[in-house]
Amino acid sequence: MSHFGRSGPPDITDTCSLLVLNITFRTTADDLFPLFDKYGKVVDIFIPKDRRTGDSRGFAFVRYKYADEAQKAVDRLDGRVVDGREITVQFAKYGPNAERIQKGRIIESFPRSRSCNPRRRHRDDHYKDVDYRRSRSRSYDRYERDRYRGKGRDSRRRSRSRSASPVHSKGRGRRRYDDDRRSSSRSRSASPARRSPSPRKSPSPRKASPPRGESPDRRSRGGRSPSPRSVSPRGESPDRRNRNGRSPSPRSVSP
DNA sequence: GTTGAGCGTT
Repeated sequence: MSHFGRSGPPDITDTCSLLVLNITFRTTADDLFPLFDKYGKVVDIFIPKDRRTGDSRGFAFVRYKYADEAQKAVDRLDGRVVDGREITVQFAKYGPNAERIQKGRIIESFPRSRSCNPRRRHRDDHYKDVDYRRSRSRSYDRYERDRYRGKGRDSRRRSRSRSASPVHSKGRGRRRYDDDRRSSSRSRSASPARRSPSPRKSPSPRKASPPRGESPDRRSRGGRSPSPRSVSPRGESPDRRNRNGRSPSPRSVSP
């Protein structure tokens, strides 16, 4: 157990936050500390955990005291295999308070709003070119892509459970998607496994879903039942009773 | 027991 994250952020005034991705779910701050501390002075290490389960989310935040050291750590630990997994080290884009600031509008329109304060202890004359390249090849690209993607909070959480084709074609995705969707539509329209469309059963949109006030809303909110139509319990099926019972008539059964 | 895009706590 490390004392990191136990007392909250110590001081983010002169610190550089690094984001470590692709780490194993079992990796803890103690495991990353020696690795990152070797390349600079680590002020704090924080690993976000799930509120419900408390498990590691798979990424950690390493706060360095100086940006140059953090840069070196990124260059050195980025791509390093830890616990059998290649980790990705990069500068943190959003700060801990970014949520408040980014509530649909950026209050701080200063470009300085970053998790890293490049404090030039030494001359910048010796800056590497790699820095320049990365600044434009990774940070910028990813930043814009992520921002435009409109990521959902539960999206990634749910995604991780379903290994949905990670990388596919580039331009073919759209076509395939359309095809898939169309197929689904047709399938539904043709009523699979049933040739009787039951025209008489035409469900009226008005009658089919009568506004029950806040009943459905409350159910959806309180519980996690994604299948509201599951109203017929499987344990007590009328069919079963019919088969077992000789007289499905309630009159016969009544004493 | 599992998983794998991403950005954070007192």
